[in-house]
Amino acid sequence: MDTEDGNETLYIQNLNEKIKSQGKTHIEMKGFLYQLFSHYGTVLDVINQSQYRMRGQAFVIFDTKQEAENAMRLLQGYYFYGKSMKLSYAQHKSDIIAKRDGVYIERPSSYSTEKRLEFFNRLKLKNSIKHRSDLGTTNGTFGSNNILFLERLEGSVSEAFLGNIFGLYPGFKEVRLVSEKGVAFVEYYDNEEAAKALIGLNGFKVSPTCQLFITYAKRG
DNA sequence: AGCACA
Repeated sequence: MDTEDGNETLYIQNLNEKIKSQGKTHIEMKGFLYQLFSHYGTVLDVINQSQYRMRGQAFVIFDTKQEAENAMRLLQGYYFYGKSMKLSYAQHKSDIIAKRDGVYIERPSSYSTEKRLEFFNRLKLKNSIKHRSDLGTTNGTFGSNNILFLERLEGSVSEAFLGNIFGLYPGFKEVRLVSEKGVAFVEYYDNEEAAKALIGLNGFKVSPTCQLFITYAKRG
């Protein structure tokens, strides 16, 4: 979803998993791939893991999409250590590229399903912010309160999770969840920032069955 | 078949 027109990174399948040699094959393979692909551009890294799920596959990260495109065209089906390589673009940007482009989002180290969901939602959110920013969003005229009121929250929505989402909007101060009631208060440092978060996040799906319903908190 | 990055 984050790459419509190619990718700096190529995803390689059908690599020979057992090259006859002394060392660990995936480490050797990394070097072989590096050498081969370097003929077609600057290779920033080769990722080639040994776990079962990743066997026979690798990622070759080029500096530019053009280089990757070129390499893919010229090496598609290339016979390499007895097997023909299958090349395609990686589905996602590689971390090094994302960092270079200032678009990297910290990846959780332990991959519990909750963390995964959180990470995924952050990505979706990033996209929606990008799209909405074209619409001109707010101009301060409707910053009626610096505290937002969320209701109809599911029990599975945690305070930390809300913090992650609303924290992506500048000016975020804190979130207070009243989980028994399924409501929360999200506070920003000023009205305008709160308004932007409201506009950007109202209706945002936090789970398949729950979307954010946001209004301004009543003034106390 | 299988899309990772510490």
